[in-house]
Amino acid sequence: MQALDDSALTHLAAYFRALSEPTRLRILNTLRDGEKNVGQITELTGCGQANVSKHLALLFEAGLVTRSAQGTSVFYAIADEATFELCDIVCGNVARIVERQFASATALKRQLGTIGRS
Amino acid sequence: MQALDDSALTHLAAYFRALSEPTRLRILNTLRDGEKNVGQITELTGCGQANVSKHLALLFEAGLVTRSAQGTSVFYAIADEATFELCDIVCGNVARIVERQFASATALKRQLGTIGRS
DNA sequence: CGCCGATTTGGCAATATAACCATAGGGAGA
DNA sequence: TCTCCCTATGGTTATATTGCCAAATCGGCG
Repeated sequence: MQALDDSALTHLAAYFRALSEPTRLRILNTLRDGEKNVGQITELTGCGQANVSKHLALLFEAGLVTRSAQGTSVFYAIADEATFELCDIVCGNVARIVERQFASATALKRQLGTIGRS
Repeated sequence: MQALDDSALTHLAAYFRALSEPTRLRILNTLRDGEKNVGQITELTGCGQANVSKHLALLFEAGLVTRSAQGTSVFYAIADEATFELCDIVCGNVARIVERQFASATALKRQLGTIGRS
């Protein structure tokens, strides 16, 4: 990553923010195997319909999904397959982080145990 | 990306949330060329010192930076170089999104112009 | 021991966000 | 046209977050 100017940082932050909610990630997850309409997504996620609609609007604004009206339905789809590659990478990062945190927690526990024994 | 369970989604969302603020991205940006203490980061970012400290605490909690106390100073560093690779990829995604949005805005403008002329 | 610089923490006001409810809009078909 | 189904929007409440200020904490040093 080269040094980023303020505009780029703002765009970057907006993109990350769109991905920063479990509900939205769950919605994106339901779109992995192709486009779906709002009703389907609502059912698959178990969230309220209005809620799903709002999250979809947000994802659309962020450019993460595309929308296409077909009759009375609106179908949403992943705009860019790179989104999932991204999640792959982040999953790797998260795994490393959790591992590190677990390791340091273990070390701390051991030290505390030592103190207790001294 | 394989289908993710709820726990993974939560971790993923937390990671993205940590990256979803321009101020935090700016802080991470200052750490690209090596570790720095809070005072240095405060000066480089131009934010309030307490504010920087809180953001650093959040980044540390999220596992994105490491901290090491040296005397009265606390030095922070990027925990994982993959963080920057991630930003690279996202920058690519964002660039495509902005491009698409610009293109559709242009198309819309042209259509509106056509309507105006008809 | 007490001071001093560096960092963290707590309190506060303003803003943003998520989920829920009810309701409005919009196209399809009778 | 009227109705039905799907989707979007407005309103509300509860919660989270940001940035700033002041104060507390922590380590080192005279």
